Amino acid sequence: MKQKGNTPTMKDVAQEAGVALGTVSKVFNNLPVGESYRRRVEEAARRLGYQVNSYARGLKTNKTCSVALILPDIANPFFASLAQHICQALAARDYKLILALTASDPGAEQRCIQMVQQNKVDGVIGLTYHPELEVDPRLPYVSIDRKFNPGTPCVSSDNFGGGQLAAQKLLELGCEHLLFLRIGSPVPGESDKRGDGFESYCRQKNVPYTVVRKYDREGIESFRSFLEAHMENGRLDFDGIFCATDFLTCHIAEMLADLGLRIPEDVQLIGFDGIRAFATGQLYCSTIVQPVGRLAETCVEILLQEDRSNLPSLICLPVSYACGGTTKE
Amino acid sequence: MKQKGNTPTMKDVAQEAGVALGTVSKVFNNLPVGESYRRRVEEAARRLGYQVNSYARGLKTNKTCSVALILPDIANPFFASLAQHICQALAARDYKLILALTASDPGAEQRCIQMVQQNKVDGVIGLTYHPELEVDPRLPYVSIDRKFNPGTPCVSSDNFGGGQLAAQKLLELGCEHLLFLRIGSPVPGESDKRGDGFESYCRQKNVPYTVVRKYDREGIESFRSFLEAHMENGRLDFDGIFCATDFLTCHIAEMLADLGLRIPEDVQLIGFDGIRAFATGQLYCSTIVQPVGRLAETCVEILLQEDRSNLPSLICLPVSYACGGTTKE
DNA sequence: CGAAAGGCGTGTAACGTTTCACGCCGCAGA
DNA sequence: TCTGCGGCGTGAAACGTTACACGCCTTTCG
Repeated sequence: MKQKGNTPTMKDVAQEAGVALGTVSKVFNNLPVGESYRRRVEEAARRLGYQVNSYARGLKTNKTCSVALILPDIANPFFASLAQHICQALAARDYKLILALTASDPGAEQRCIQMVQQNKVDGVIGLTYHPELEVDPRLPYVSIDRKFNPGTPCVSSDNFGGGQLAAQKLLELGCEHLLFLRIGSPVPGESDKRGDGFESYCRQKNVPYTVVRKYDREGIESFRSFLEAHMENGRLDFDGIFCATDFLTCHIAEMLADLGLRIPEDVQLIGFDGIRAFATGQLYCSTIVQPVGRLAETCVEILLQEDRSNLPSLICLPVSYACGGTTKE
Repeated sequence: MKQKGNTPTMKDVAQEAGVALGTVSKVFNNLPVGESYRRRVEEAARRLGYQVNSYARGLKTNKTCSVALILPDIANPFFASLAQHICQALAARDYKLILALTASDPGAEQRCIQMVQQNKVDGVIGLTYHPELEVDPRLPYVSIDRKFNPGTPCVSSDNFGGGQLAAQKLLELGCEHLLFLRIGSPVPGESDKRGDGFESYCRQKNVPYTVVRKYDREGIESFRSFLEAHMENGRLDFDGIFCATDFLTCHIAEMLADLGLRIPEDVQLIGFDGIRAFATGQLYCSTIVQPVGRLAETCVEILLQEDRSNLPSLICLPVSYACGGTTKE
């Protein structure tokens, strides 16, 4: 005799409704079934509290309706917001989200890939740094901010355009001595183009500029000595700074304040990302805002596209400027 | 003939290694197998790039090594941090995380429960508001901050103690006219005890206090008129305010500033949660800090406990006070 | 009125694992 | 040398679905 505690299966429903197994299956897959049969099955299912077993279904159909999201972390509000929007976009399509965090560690990234492959996800959205991540080419993959081989689509903000926009804004707001600050992993990604766009605009306008780049995230403090070295009579050699991230901007702003400089009167700062404080919703700084919602929606859309023969290899989404108090406007 | 593109199965590995199917299974489950057999199988698996199909395994064993986390959202940094820690605690145990977001909507919460039941997760960690969520009692469930029936364990911070601590601190810092502000869903949860603790401490010390409670999150602005009504000659009737969340504290602080009051000189504020700004890591306000890491670890530990016969019905984790600039110390 | 066609319920064979009964072989004890 | 036992490899059944071939019954048209 069946255990009382076992969760009911289609077989149980079929027996309860007095129909064949195949009929029950058809009901739950919305295939043509006579109306009276359908009702009988649905009622029997309700009586028994039947729930589809998606593991059995996934095994049979090779479709799991699940997507994995691989992120460095979600303490970073930009990533958190991205995850939030992706989760919603997936839920709207009846997909579920498997979340994997890597702390930017290449080993962890590779383990995540292995995990999701074993879990037969229908696709992966990944924001990774491993230079040569090994992923089964049959697994639909959308990369955020990093180009792999041309076959796997990469979705990113228009970093180049954002860099240009930052330079343009600073110049419009009266800056004459521009500085670009960048920090981050040595792995080349799309976000490098922020600096390229910035430089390109400056060159085009014949405006001199300086670039300082640090590779180790901990070395953020080393910018302090750089700034100190460029102080003269209580004035900084630069009056407009573009930082590659809002994160960096916040730290630089603090350093500048420590040096006795007023923002935005003495120096104007523009960041990149568009992170907002939770409670008040305010920007931490003037910034180039990434369209997080569209980023998320685009990833999901491309990932779940039926026809996977003609995928774009790179999609750039438009960014915008927003004043957050570290510029004059 | 087998399709070239199909992912290899145990059968393929068995054939490649020249052993029986059962032997391959034993190798991957670390059951006793002769050393030479083991090597043959492992090599064959490597050659073929074999990966366990966790759907087949899950179907057979009724164990999926996955846990669902149901949260209102992860834009709230407190939830994000919680999710982050839970994800790590699960990964350390080789479990994967299915993330479901509800926007605090009871309907969405119920749908999430249904989804996770169909996905045969091994357990659920839920932070929900639905007053009578229907969840299969056989499904291991740990609730955060809300008591269901006594059978399902609830993990929360020591809200009562935190409320007491807030009152104690405000009094120690010289406050004489205390106010408690609260906003939130009408569903009773553990976090209601913040106010209880606060009131209890005040009564015990014979200190008069005022309580204002609003139920709708949008009504946060209604506190403004309350504060205005309690202004007299540029001074507020209260000099110490305990807000039920950091979120609320930030908004109240802004309103007070609008009224021309200095913080902490004129009014001192204490919040609850311990949210930190991303870039700088600073607290938004003085606050009672919830032990997010321990909260997460505890949830996972209890959820994955082998022996589920003697589960605690409520676990309170200790909180601490931290100055974040809205108190004198 | 009869035959062909089409709609739909039925039963069964997979999907890729785990698990268990079975049997082989080698070894130890008498 | 013979019996018994234990270790371990083998093959098949089962997990809960889906999908397909099959055949019944009704309908329609000449």
